[in-house]
Amino acid sequence: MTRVLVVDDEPQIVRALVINLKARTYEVDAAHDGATALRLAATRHPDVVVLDLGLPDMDGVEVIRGLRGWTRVPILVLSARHTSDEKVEALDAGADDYVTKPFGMDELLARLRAAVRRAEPAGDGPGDMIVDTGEFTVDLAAKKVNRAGKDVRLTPTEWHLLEVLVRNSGRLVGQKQLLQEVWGPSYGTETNYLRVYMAQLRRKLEADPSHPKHFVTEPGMGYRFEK
Amino acid sequence: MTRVLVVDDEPQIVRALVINLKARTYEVDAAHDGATALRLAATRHPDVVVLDLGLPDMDGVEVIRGLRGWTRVPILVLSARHTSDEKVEALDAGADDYVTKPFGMDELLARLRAAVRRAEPAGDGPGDMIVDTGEFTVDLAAKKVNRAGKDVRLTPTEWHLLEVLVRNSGRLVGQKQLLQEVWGPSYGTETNYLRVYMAQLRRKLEADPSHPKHFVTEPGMGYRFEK
DNA sequence: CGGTCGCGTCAGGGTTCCGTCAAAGTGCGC
DNA sequence: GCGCACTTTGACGGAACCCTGACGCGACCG
Repeated sequence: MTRVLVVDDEPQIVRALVINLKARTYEVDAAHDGATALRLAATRHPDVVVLDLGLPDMDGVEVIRGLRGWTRVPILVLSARHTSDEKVEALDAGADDYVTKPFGMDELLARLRAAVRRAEPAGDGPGDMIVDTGEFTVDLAAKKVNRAGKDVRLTPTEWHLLEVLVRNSGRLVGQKQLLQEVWGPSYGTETNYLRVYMAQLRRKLEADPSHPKHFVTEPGMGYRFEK
Repeated sequence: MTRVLVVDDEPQIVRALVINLKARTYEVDAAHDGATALRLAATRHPDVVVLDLGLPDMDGVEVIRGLRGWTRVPILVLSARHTSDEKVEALDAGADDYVTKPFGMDELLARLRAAVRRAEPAGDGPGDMIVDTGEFTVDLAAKKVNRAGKDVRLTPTEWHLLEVLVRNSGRLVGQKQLLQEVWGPSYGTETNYLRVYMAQLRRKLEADPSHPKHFVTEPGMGYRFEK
């Protein structure tokens, strides 16, 4: 299900959005200020953010920057300001779309659908989403891992970590980036998490967990998934 | 360079767009009807399409569908119609953004940048930033070095040093600059670090480490990386 | 010819980083 | 409110890495 994070300090707007979104079977989180928004974005990992620029605690553009520092989640900006400069600034800071208040709910929902659709993975055939190492297969679309004909059971964190690595298959992923993508932007230094969960992934997927062939450690830099 | 396809039947709008886009070093193709637009999109593979919905030969939404049948290129719709239904229809047909005429050029360009930025890192397959010397290859994006078909393992400092040299490929890099970029601004004189790590790079990458062909020493000045 | 300077090489020691395990803390469903 | 699965912490041994000093060599110069 698609998860939406709504950020606005006007309760009636939040209410209207939440009602309309839930009616269309979106999962909705709501925040009324920038700090809460950033925290929720980190913990809940929404598929799209609807962000009002006029927040009580910080400039909306700062929220955009705070998000763009670690995620590419689509950001749809709401604002009462119509000036061109405001729009340009928000868009160049990393926003994906800009809607001025008052807005039509139909239009907003259509723009939301467009933003979500765009962010969906490119490969529409089922074949593209499956990575095969010979020892095990990872189905990114179905969120399933198969080894020796049997499905491997992964915890949410394990899966999230595996997903980031597989999506960057062959590339080195820095430990800071891994931590921030899996645990959130404030977890840039807890490298012990990585050690623990990497060990679990290897125990579940590698033929010889103490001599990993697919989850390679690059000391001091990060980890790399190799087919 | 980014290539833009502009589709509009009003010559003055096309002219204004073409002038503004070219001034910002975009490459621009223009079409004045839907059929031409589809043909140009197929032959020229634009990075983004700016599409007016009011075309003489066919409905703009049909153009969107025609494009979406085979490409995910960002489509930015221009239209004189303000009704919500029109916007929803275009967006749900596959458009990425919808701007109503008259529009501000700054805003349009910002939305264009946003659309292009979003689509850019889509091609994350085998990286493009690969430098090949014949003896070994350096993949800057994946942080990977390959020699004789096997991956070479580099320590963080080794990699960092290599990266600075490769990014200045063919140019002389002063030892002070190297030291400061790799070890930090306060390390301007510890040239022995350079000697040690340069030796390690050569041992790992050069065919004959004592007679380096790619990591050239310029006595008294610095080092140079040569393809 | 002796001295100096810059560079390449090598190996040891201190330090950081990683894998592993176990236990405590947390949240969720029954 | 209890049990279970998952996550978070802490500690420890071992491996990898970075720094350091010493030595040899060749170039250059007095």
